[in-house]
Amino acid sequence: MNFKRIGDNLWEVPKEGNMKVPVRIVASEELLEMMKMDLTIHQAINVSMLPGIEGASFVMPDGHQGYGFPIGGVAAFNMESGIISPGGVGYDINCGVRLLKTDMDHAELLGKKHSLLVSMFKNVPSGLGSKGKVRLRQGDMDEVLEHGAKWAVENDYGWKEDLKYTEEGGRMPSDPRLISEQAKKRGSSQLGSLGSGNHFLELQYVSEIFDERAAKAFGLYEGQAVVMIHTGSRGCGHQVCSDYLRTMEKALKKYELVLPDRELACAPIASQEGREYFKAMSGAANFAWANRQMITHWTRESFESVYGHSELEMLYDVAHNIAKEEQHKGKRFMVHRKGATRALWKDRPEITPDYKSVGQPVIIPGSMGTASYVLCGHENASEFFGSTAHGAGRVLSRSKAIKRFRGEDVSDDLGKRGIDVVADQMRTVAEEAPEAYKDIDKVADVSHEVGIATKVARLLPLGVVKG
DNA sequence: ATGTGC
Repeated sequence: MNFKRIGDNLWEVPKEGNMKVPVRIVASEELLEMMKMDLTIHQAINVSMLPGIEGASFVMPDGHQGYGFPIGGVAAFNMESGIISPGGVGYDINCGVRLLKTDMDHAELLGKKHSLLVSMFKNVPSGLGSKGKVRLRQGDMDEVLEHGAKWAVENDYGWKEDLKYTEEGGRMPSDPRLISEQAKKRGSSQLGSLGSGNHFLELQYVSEIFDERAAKAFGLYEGQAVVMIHTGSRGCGHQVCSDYLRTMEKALKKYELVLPDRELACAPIASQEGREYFKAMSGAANFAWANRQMITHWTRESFESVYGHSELEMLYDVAHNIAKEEQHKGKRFMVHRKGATRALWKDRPEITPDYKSVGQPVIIPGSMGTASYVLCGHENASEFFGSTAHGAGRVLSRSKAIKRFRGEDVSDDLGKRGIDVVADQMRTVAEEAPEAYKDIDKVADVSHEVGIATKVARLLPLGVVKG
């Protein structure tokens, strides 16, 4: 493959053959080598052949192979000639993270840390197939799909201010009638649950500040205890993705779309199928925002019951798997981010006035037992449609990780390092062993050095609740 | 990621 180095941490596969744009990869030499080990680059090249793609088919530093599109992929499509694709968003629609700030120093929290984790584990249903503890009434699910985090707040799960610190205010326009009964059924019993895989609820503390000015604007300081929530739209988003992949596969002929890979199934943005998927996807995204909002509420209740007070304010809530209509350089695009984080710079209208003078908080979770980062969107990201990485990214598949590690050993090792693990299944702990992931510090460094989102704070784990 | 499959 023809790789051209175009910057310190920037590579290009030039446009040739059926490619409509080049592939651009944000990575160090080492991270690029990891991407060459699977189909990441091959998939990014396939994406560059899709109708209406503009700029480039991008791969972020944590890129790895996914369904059709690479994870860590960003692709922006012209609103007139472009397509929208469920594979460009992923199965876990609006998988994302939010960070809650405590008013406690981490030393203050340590004494009752284990009780707190156990309380959070009890308060937030977790694990594969886990069911929420809320019984939705007839019609409630449609309200969730339509109003997202706003529904949750109106039903006393959290504070009105939380919405201000959530992308899109925790709600995108949707139409519940475009979401199948099956997706609604799977979702309604799971609302307010963590799920499995890499999803977690983690107690962390700010171990290092890199940018005092941004940290101050974000309300972060060294030693501060924080809570990170990582989950998505559960079976609801999964079902929406499956449903519309099938719809779009059927529609390929109708729109005379010839694709390099069936997994890229898509439809023109302006077509009925395209518009319906976008609205259904938005409904599943709303479900995920409501989900994280409810988990926020129960986390606050856990703090309340263990420490007698809870002042958990939100830093921000970011989506990692989503398509959004956005303006870039005076034009509107359907920006697909799959395993990528929006990273908007200061003065962009999407950002809450509280952060407008510095830029959007970008929250990047590490793997279990490793650091996480808060970064700040920078104007350099305009070359990447306002995007950066979303996490460490796997190096070992789940199946390989299970063969190589025992959950009990992983948990013991973390325990020795002062990180408590409370998990539904030890199998998941093995799947999520830190060694199965890339080095988050290196991913954050590349984002920082390229200047697309710059480092504000490094967070270290104290304890984790796993599915 | 996922009622861990067509």
